[in-house]
Amino acid sequence: MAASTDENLRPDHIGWPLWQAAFLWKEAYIAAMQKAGHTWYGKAQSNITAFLDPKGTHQRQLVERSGLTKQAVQQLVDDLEAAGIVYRVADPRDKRARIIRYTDKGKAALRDGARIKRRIEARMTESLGDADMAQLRRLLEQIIESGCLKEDGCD
Amino acid sequence: MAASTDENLRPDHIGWPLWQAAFLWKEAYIAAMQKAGHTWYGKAQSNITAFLDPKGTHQRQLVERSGLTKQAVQQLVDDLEAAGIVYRVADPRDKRARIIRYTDKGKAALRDGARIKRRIEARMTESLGDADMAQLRRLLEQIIESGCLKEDGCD
DNA sequence: GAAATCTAGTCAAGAAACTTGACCATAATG
DNA sequence: CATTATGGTCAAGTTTCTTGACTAGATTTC
Repeated sequence: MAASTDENLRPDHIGWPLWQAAFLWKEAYIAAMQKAGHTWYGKAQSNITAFLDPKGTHQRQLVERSGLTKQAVQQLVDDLEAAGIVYRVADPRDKRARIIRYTDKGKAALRDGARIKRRIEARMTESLGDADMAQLRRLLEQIIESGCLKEDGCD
Repeated sequence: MAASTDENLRPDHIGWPLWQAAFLWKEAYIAAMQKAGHTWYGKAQSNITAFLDPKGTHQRQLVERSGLTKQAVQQLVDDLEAAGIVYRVADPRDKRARIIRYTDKGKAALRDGARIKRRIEARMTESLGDADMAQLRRLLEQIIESGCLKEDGCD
């Protein structure tokens, strides 16, 4: 999905700007990551790395957090491992499990990612101002936490 | 991607709640559409139907608006046609082109979709209040139109 | 404490949602 | 009217994710 700037066709429900803004954010972030040399990073990867705990993560946790199947998660982690971003070590507490950890290359990407996110956020703040930015965050969090988008209150 | 309600791991940049809210919105909408009997409607379909003009649309326009390739658009429209949602008629003005129109079934889905979106938005408004809802919309639109997420202001 | 069950992860195959490339008919242009 | 651009199609391949079958180790139960 992309920016359809044209149109008198633009829908009037709030889902549209919401989606549009989120989409642009993600696009900007991925583009900046690529530009920063992290060419392995794409849409699919962002769905996994977002849930990687710097202290180490089980695949199981990634499954819970991402909502993907364990097989999908495994493949994505395999790819990250092949790209040299993470590695897996045996979990001493559970011989079935393995712990996923960032490599040095992965840690560097993580730092770059944080920097890029701050920069994008700074551009947003420049446009909206501090007060509106804080308000936006507050409103979004309220929507998420209120569960008003989760009720299956359908006919 | 799903809701990872857990976590002290939650990132502090605004991209996260933005994405989360947009994701939940879309998920709620698609789930409600399915529940309303429009079982053909899914994530991929939403990327096309969002850009279908009720007055008729060229595939070319869908390509522009969606950002997908013309081949991807064609396949999605093929699917919609097979599902009986749209049909294609020759464009009298341009013998190369065809115009995509909603079938009656498609129009019914469109009406249902509008109703569902209003209902979801109503739930949000119930949670946020009229004033905050209006402001949220204003803020999102400002972000989108300011282009602050489009500048490739990268190193 | 052995049997049944559950859990973490893996392997293989396939479906869904795209992409790139080659192509044709028509339209627009110089 | 020859060239080039446009709207659409056909075919094949890639990426991303899914379902199904399985193994080794943990947990529960009796």
